[in-house]
Amino acid sequence: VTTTSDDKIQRRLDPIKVVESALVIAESEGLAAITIRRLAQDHGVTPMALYRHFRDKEELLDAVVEQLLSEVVLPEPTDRPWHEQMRAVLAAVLDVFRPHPNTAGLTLTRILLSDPGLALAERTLGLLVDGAGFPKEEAAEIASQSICSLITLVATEPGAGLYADTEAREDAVRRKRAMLMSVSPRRYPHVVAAADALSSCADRDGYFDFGIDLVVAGMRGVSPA
Amino acid sequence: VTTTSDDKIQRRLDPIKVVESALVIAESEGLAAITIRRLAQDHGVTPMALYRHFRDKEELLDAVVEQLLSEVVLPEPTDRPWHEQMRAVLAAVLDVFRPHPNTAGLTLTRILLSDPGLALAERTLGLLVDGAGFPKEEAAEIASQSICSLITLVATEPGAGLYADTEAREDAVRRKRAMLMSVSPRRYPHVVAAADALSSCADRDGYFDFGIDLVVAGMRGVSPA
DNA sequence: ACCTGAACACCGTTCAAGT
DNA sequence: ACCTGAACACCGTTCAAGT
Repeated sequence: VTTTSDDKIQRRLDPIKVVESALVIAESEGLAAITIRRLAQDHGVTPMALYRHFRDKEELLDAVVEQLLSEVVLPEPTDRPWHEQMRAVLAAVLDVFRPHPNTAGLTLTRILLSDPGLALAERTLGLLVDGAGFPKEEAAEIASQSICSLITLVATEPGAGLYADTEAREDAVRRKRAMLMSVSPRRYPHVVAAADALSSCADRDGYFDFGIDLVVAGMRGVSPA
Repeated sequence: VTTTSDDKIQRRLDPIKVVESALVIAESEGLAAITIRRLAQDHGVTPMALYRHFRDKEELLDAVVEQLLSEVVLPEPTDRPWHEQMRAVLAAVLDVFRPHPNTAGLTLTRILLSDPGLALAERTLGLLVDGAGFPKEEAAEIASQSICSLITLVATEPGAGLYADTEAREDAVRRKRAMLMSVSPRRYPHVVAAADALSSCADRDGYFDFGIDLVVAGMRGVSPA
């Protein structure tokens, strides 16, 4: 008995909706909350029903990453310098990943498994090889290391992660800062001095902009030009 | 009945040995194989015995990371340029992490939780602030992003990860390369061209050296000097 | 202080069966 | 083709009890 209404109980399971709710769950309750059984329940179905659409949990997580990467809107190629275009590509990636600090890490080992990931890799490699003149081996390493850098930037943003509410997050940040301030200033003077920056993030946009600066500066620094 | 021999069955549980075997298990069977119950069994003890030494699994993993970081031998400070010393520090980190691709990722969110991690952060910040002249906020971000970059370099090394034997690993690398070669060369020409570099690692030492080059080049590129 | 035993509330996954 | 039911072999963790 199929229904066209949006009842919670459906005869037909939509794998795309499963993936979408996995994304929502991960950001609101953490990566560990992505569970075959939980997803099945939310979609009014038996856990085993999911196995008709995903070979196993690994494949479901692959699909989550693909969904995320598919939201990246690559900027159109221009005739501006390669490093300016690279900056725009990396910014486009950050735009998508920033709202998903919990799921971002899944991407580290799954970029090349999906079409949108290949498109991102292709574009990055193109700028590095045709634009900057890197040999393809170096371009491959630079491309993956750079994307991974941005991902960890999102995943390790001070004050990111999972908290019940804003107050809980501010509390955790305060605790972390207090911990860093309470460390021996004789042994760790710079850590104490930088306790603020290490525990929170005064300017979030600035944090990510500087992250891109650092990555692009690295590319230019080792470029053959 | 305590025994001084190295029987598997001991009355007294050594938390350090538990952490050490967790490290061994993770590298031989994957991160998911680190299990309270498994560790308890290996040490001839009830699962609940571990809770006398670790508040929960999270704290055990913190200890695993601390154990790993404690093996880092920071090079003595010299009067050479800051970027050369930085290179030496990062190389020292890589020396320790390279044999532990499966556990490396645990470090991403745990560096500042342990003493050896603080020592590493202190040293890195010192070179960036006193050596390169960065303001402490920028130094903090550069330091964490750089360490994270190295960690993901280890964790995502092509051909790294978990395989039954050398043959299984070579098989996986071949499959991955075949997958990348079989992609549309019209849509993804650079990916196809770089399939080799993206799926395996011709020169592992060169791979890691270049990774350090890239990170240090980024630091120098954004440095105020 | 340190460990045990039993139990609770979960997991992913296989297999056979239903429609 | 797609979903269900029951079962298997696991998890982390709490609580009360032992020595």
